[in-house]
Amino acid sequence: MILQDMSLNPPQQEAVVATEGPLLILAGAGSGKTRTLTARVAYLLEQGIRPWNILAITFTNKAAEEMRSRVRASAPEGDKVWVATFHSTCLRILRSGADRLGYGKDFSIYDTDDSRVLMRRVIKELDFDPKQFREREMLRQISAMKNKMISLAESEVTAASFREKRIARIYQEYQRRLMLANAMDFDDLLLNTVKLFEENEDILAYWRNRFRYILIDEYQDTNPAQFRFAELLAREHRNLCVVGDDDQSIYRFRGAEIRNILGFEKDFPESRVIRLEQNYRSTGHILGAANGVIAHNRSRREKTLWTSQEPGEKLIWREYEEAREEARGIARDIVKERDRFPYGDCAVLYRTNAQSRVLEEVFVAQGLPYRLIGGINFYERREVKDLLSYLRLIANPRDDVSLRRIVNVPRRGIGDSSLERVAAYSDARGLSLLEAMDQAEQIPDLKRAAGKIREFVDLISGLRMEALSLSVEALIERTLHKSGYYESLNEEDSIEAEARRENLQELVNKAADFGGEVGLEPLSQFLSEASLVADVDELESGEGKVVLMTLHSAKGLEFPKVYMAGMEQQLFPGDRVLFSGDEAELEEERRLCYVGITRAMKKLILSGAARRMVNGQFSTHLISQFVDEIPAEHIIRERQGLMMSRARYEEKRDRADYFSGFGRRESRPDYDTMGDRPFGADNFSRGFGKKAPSAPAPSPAAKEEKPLMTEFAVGDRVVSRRFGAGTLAQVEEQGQDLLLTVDFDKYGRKVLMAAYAGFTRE
DNA sequence: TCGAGAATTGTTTTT
DNA sequence: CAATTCTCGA
Repeated sequence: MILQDMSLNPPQQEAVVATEGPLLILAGAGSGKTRTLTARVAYLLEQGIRPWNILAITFTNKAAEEMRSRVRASAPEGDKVWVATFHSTCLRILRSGADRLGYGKDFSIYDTDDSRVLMRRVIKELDFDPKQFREREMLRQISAMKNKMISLAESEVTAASFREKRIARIYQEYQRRLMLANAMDFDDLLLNTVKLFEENEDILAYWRNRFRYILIDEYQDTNPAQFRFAELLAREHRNLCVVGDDDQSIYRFRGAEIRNILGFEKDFPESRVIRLEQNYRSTGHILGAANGVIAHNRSRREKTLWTSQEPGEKLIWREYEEAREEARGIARDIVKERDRFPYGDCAVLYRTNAQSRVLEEVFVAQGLPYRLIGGINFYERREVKDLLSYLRLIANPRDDVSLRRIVNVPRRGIGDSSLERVAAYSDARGLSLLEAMDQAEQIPDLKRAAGKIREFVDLISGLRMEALSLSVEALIERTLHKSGYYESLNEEDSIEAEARRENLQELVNKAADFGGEVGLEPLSQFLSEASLVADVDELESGEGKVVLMTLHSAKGLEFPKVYMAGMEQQLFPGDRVLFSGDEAELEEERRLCYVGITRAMKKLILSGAARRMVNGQFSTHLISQFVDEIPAEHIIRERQGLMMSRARYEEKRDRADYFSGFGRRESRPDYDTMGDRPFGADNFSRGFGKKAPSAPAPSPAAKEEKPLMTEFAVGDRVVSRRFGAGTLAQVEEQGQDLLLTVDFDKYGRKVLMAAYAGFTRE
């Protein structure tokens, strides 16, 4: 039946039939993992397991969808199996149980942007120095604590330093405000589900009994909260099957712990381990390259992927003088080979989203169809977010962040000062903003704004009443009209406004697809689904377009032809990693490279550029060390001599007189003394300073090829791109950079940061 | 209250 | 060089 149908190899078959007890499937890249998982679910159903007793957790919604449809195809009741991401699974559990944690059923989900707005308020309210307690950094730290399941109480107890105590205070206040707004951030979805289980035996018992067979994909990227979730559910029946590959763990930065997969047998001592090492995706050369690169990592489970496929074509390395040329080279190459590899078969992968820009510009110029993944998500666009904020406020009237966003959009005369008065009133009484606004007449000093506020309250409560008997689609239309949003948007006839109208229309369409169900419940559901959509989820095959995306987004995907662009030292691996000297970080970058290489089925082209604009400045880069780590027999270096390799750079550097032009650097070989170096115009000015390691840092880019500013002194003549020529009036150190006061010939006195101003000598 | 221009800041990767 | 925040005049 299933086993014959799916033509599985022996270890895959084993993985399918080992239904009872904990099971770890170590599935190398392209080893038929999805097929095996699907077969396993189908097999469980065939054995008489009820579909609602199975929980399958995937990494993306797209993967969930794919798995659901495949299971449906091979088992009659397949579509009743619960297949979802961790976040949506938790969400569904929380919708039915959040009241036990003190949340209302219609809680909002805050995305990164909403969280930032909230955090800004928290820091302001606590009156902490926003320079010392930056919102981004605070959110990062709090997120890290949440992922590690460090509770508020714990964070307060363990806080040793003054700073840590303050961070704990921020954590507390942030959480209090979330609660007050009846909102959860992404991390809360996981954390609160675990909390719900731990504090409510009956609820845990219910879900334990419900999910008797649990599968988790991409297990190498789970964090402690996710581990706890799985462990709680599986503790009794032990039917936990996890699938993953330690070599593809790339989400450490968001709390993933590789030890979850490395230590699975310790967590579940009676577990079985099955290895899938035959790769069905890539040709021999691609696989050889991948194996060669990943072999440089020390902390990993030893394994070697093999393939019975032909060696195929060797990888190609191409280097360029400048990033734009690299982009052109890629575009040209795609067009040239379009008969063999149609556009839809190609993907261009890169390390950072910023790199997509040049590629996009070139693709647009050449009329090459592409699909960009990442950057700004559809649901994060301004007008879409505005409308969603209205809807969120209608569904959850306590949602202060959403209220703040739209209270004056379109303009209705409720400005900052009025809002601050309302906020003061609500803070003092523990009310939400909308509740406080409903008492506008009692709020001191509001005067003329009071009437406008009353109108706003009526608008929202009116829409909330209507929502009870409207579908989501109809509610959106009503909201756009009643709020005046449509009107104000229609007044504008710019291209931009047109694009916004189109986006809103698209949102209406999505709501229509969602179904015609009426009331607040489907509304909440629509909103939460919107918050949990990732950009990759929207990727459709068969569009016939080249896909542009980060290496992270590419995880789990495959393409006949792959370009890895920007293979440059300091970009990939990034300079943060290089300067920190942290081996674990470097290994994570290498895994990312491994993920990239193994996306390719037939052809892989790597490229890099000697110079590229980084932060508004040209910086010079060497060839990525990862390129050198690819065994020579698997790669052809087609375009060469335009970039320097690390080896060549070191050789040159060792010649004694090489640095004569580098100012004081020669006399100060220790980078950790460079915090007070006398210059800051090149890209040494970032990443150095306090955290620099005492070990000699890997060599930064060769600098002799560009005009190099060695020192700034008062009286020097300099030229800025923006303001032209001028004379230095004052030089002052600020943090890791220099603050320059310049008297420009044409523009007068300006104060500029050296690293960003892009100075050259006159 | 609001908008425009000035000033200030900043870099991975994402659910 | 952006993108975002701040300041000031109306």
